[in-house]
Amino acid sequence: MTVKEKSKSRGRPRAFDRDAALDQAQALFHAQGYDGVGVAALAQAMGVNPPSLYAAFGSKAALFDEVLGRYARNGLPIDALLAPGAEPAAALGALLREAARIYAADPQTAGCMVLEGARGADAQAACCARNWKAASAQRVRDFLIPTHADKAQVVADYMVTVMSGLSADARAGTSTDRLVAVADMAGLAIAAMLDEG
Amino acid sequence: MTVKEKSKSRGRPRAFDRDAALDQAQALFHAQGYDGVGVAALAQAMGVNPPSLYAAFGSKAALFDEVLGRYARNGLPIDALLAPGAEPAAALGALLREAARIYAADPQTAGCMVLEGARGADAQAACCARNWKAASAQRVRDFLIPTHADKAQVVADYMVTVMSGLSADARAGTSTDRLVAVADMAGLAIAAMLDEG
DNA sequence: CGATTTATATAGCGATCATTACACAAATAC
DNA sequence: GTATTTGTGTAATGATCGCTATATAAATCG
Repeated sequence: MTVKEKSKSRGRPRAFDRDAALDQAQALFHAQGYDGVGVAALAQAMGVNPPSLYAAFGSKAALFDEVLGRYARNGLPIDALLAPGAEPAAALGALLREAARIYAADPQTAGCMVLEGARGADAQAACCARNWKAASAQRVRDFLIPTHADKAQVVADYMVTVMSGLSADARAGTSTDRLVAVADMAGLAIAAMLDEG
Repeated sequence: MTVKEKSKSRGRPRAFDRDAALDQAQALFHAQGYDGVGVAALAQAMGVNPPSLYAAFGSKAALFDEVLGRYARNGLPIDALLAPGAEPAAALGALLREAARIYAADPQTAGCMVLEGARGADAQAACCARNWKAASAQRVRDFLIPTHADKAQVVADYMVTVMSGLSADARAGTSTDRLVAVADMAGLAIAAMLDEG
């Protein structure tokens, strides 16, 4: 298995660090949203001219999708919190609480990039984001199937709904404290639905 | 008091129905969002040329703000459901349920125009929408002050959060049934917070 | 050394954005 | 009547949108 076939690159080598450029793009997309940032601003922040951007990433939408992939992988520790065997209500409540903290932690990167991207005006970008959103919802469902199969759907829907609302609030500037209080209150419904019901 | 000082209009009379034009603008804004619709499309749908649009409404943002006012007044029956003296948990639960139904009723006008407008890329439009959003949150707080003053803030925040999430789901195409199920589950947290707590 | 391949920079593509000069039309005021 | 006021239609403003044609620079291959 080739770890990285960099040695066999033929033409002129790339003059910028692809990962670092993605970091800059992610910061800009997260701060201003897909619709709020243009290719010119992206290219400048990435230290690259538009043609190199297109050569390396294909299009603005493709760049966004790649950024979303990184973000979905490193953004929220969903898998850690939703480990098989964890107490469902407690784990989901902790996930909401953690989401609230992360969404409001840095005003420059408020909210969830996936959930915000899923409601943009651009159809292509919104479609990409909704795929990542659906994948996360699926993880919640899978986590619940063993213990609460009949309620996995509605609880997963509820999780996504609350997190989407928390993301919107965070972007509007709601403080961490208020956001966490809402997340904890939202946890009451999970407990009521799973423990009792 | 002058009901309408139309008789004293001096220059050339307006050739279009201002209210009907606002209806068309509202439909377009609701369907595609502030960022998703341009002035050219608005003017065409309103049956008006851009100069007349600007003469009558000032700017795209001002038109949006006026549309939001109409929508906030006629969109959700908040005041009817949150009448003073109503049982708080039941009334707020009913409001969530009603919101879910309305948000998903018509695919052409999915979600809440105020809550969606509050997260657009345009700063001016988002500011207008957030004012209307804050006004609705205030109404929920005022409704709760008499009976649950200490929890009015977090419950009002929670209501806005859930409704914002429901709106996002509705725009993503979630069915009425699933949306109402989520709203009902969200109601469990309200009951837990207000009745017990 | 070419020949080939890939990346870069400059510069500009057509399209669309919100907005507006400008000239003309239609009403009231005197 | 003329003057004034206001709305309408045509056409275009500069700016920005995502994207790319073209030429050149930097690497490997033979």
